[in-house]
Amino acid sequence: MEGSSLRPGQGAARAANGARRRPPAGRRAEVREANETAILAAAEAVFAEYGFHGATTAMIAERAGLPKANLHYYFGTKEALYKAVLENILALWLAPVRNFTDESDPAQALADYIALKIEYTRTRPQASRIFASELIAGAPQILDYLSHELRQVVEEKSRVVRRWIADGKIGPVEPVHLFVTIWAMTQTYADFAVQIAAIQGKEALDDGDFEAAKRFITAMVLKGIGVKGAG
Amino acid sequence: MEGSSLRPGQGAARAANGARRRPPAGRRAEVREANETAILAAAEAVFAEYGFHGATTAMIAERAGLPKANLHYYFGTKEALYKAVLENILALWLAPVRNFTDESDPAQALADYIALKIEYTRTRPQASRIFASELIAGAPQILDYLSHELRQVVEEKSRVVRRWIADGKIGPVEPVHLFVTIWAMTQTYADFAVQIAAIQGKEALDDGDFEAAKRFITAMVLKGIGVKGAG
DNA sequence: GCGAACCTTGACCAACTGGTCAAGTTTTGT
DNA sequence: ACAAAACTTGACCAGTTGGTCAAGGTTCGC
Repeated sequence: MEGSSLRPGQGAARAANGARRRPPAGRRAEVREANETAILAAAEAVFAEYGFHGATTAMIAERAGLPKANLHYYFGTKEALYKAVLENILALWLAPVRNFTDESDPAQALADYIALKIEYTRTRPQASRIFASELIAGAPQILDYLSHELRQVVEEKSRVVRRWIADGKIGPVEPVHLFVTIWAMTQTYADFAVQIAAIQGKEALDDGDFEAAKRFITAMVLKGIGVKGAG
Repeated sequence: MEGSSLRPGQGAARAANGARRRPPAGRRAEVREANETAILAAAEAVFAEYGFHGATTAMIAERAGLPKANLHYYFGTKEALYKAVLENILALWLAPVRNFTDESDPAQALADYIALKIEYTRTRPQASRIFASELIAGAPQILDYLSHELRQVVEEKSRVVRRWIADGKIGPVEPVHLFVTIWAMTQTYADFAVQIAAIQGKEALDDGDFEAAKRFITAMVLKGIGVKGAG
């Protein structure tokens, strides 16, 4: 019963990696990719707005412009679709930390990192919110990822920070808390944007808010952890 | 049809304010208070773990040790119960900002505020998560509160900060961003605790983590915004 | 050209959920 | 003591939702 020739299920898991531009691809593959992309985009929007439980596959399908049965053909279950969305988000989330290397200058590296994080927050607030909801719920889907891949990356980057400290380039701080608070400060402008807007009497944040946030956070962090030759 | 003598509905809205210890109170009132408290506590736990949509009134009732119908008798609808829980949380959330006055010394006031926020985060992580979820969802239930009560408080406290700046007690910073980032940094230790634990190879955060967080945040903020006579 | 694989979709369904209700029990005021 | 008000609760229900399915269309490999 499982060995049938049908091919539903995990389809778009592949769309998560960088394997874009395959060979010309027949019409079939083209349509498949277009549909998967449409569904993933719709799912991101709906999951961000209503949360996993609040979202319905009917909403997502409608937003993607496809029948609900079609969505289930591509992704199987709501949960599988949610996982596919999360995978894309995790890749996005982790990208900025890459240019955080031994050689880099603390002031520059931190400023760049904060700038990238704020940019992520500004351009992909929905992604940020889905990630946040997942964490608040206890990370049922990504706990494994957090305690392995992410943990490893953090440890690696922590070593960079400790080197900076040893070299007297910054004051003595616990690297993990530095990372955690940078994530928190930047992401708050996506996740809790309504609150920040509301207390300013605005309906939504604008580019100026993000620019000011970036400046404020950068200045406070650089000065706060004693980066030499900053602020 | 509405003028019946029954008395279901908004019951516990009152439990939110500080009107504890009423006169001896008959058995009736006693039971009512006990039940409302049990339901609110159960609701807080369940809403925090599953979110508004993921939570069911049956779960909450079971956790409270009461039949579901009884829960609906006291609070009417799931949404009304949720609002009651939120009201309690808002009061908790806002309390720490109170001792933020003109006369206070910046270093002391900020350190105290951060300490209280971290304490809230440590002792009431569920409350923090519910509040966070509500904001991520766009604050459908509390937008009004945010743009009036909270906004007013923030403006009032912003004046205090601007006074400090004018008096040369701290560097020039935008008060709103200062508050927002303090909220973000402290709350992240409740809302995203799984993540912080995971990257450290732990199952959960312990008191030491909160202590370290408090120290780190306090040090970075005080130094970062140039509080005279600090770090 | 043709059969097999793949895709599309309206109709359908079982499970769950918030909420109701009526019948009964307990407490309260007088 | 007794009636009115308040509380309790098992049974019930209508609406919603994730997911299935069968029948029909389209594309692909050869």
